[in-house]
Amino acid sequence: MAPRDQREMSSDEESAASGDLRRGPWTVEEDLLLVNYIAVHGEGRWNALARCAGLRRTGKSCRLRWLNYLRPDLRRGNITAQEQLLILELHSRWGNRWSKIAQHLPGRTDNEIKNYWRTRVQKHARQLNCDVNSQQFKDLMRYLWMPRLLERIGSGDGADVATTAYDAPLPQLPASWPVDDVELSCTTDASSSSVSTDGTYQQQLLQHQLVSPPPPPAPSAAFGESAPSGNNEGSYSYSNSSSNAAAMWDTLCQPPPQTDCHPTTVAETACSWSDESLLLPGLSGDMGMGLSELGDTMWGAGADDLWYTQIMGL
DNA sequence: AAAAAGCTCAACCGCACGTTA
DNA sequence: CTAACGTGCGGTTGAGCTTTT
Repeated sequence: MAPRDQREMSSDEESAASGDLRRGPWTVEEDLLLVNYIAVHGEGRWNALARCAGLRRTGKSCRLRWLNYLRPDLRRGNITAQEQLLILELHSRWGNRWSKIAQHLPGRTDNEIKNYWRTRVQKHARQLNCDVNSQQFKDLMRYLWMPRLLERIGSGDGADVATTAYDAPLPQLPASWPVDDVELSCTTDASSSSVSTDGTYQQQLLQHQLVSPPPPPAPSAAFGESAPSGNNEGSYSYSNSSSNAAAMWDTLCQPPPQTDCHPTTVAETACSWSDESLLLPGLSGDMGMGLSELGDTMWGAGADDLWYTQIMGL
């Protein structure tokens, strides 16, 4: 038996075993307790935090709730074209290193990126009847998806291009919490934490004066640490500005550390993109369906992937 | 209009690893 | 040095919502 298995139960596990811990969706009241406590004491020491804040939750649960939902610097809304591009590129380099990828997408959580990958990207792979890690699918991303995203970004369309109609660009959340002039339409469904999904939940908490505004960002661990700090494995920078597309191009023009069987860089591919010169190495033949069929099924008819339909002349 | 199928994403789980006492 | 504790990560689940039939 591994030493790990021999250890005694943690306080979390003891409480969980004895059944006095809450699970499932967080309530507004719980969110307030957590937010208030962190505003005053900062984050960390999650087990102790959970106890001291009066939350009948595990430390893990508190940490997750804070990092994935309550943090003031979270960016909400659908994944933009720029973000999609970064995800695709970074995943091709690092695989399922979600937290690492998330470090390069400020305001996005590893959970969010992971969900995006599983629900969107893997779905496409399934529809193509090929493995998401297969060379075929990587080629598809590299020669179809990513160039198109670059095209959109480069045309000034991409930075703010939502992948769907409701994926409008969101204003950057303030670095600190207090919000003076935010108009809110808040539903007060106290039974659920799903008050809104548009990035104003924290603001709504404030608006209802249920939570004390936190102190200004201090050089402590409490706030403002989510921005990627030292980046020793790449040169990505990121902003929501469409003018950043050029910088992203430059970055993506650099050959990845471990190249696939195709030495062509994304940028080269993008530059040579045209309807007529659409060559897709390895994409024909043994796929589950032909490219013409893909237009019908792979990206569907949603605005999300309208580009594909257009490109294929469908 | 209702039922079924599909989709999204918040939350949980187990494990690994780093830190602390 | 070691056991206990705390944290972070990737994988998975399922409730609720949306779309399709």
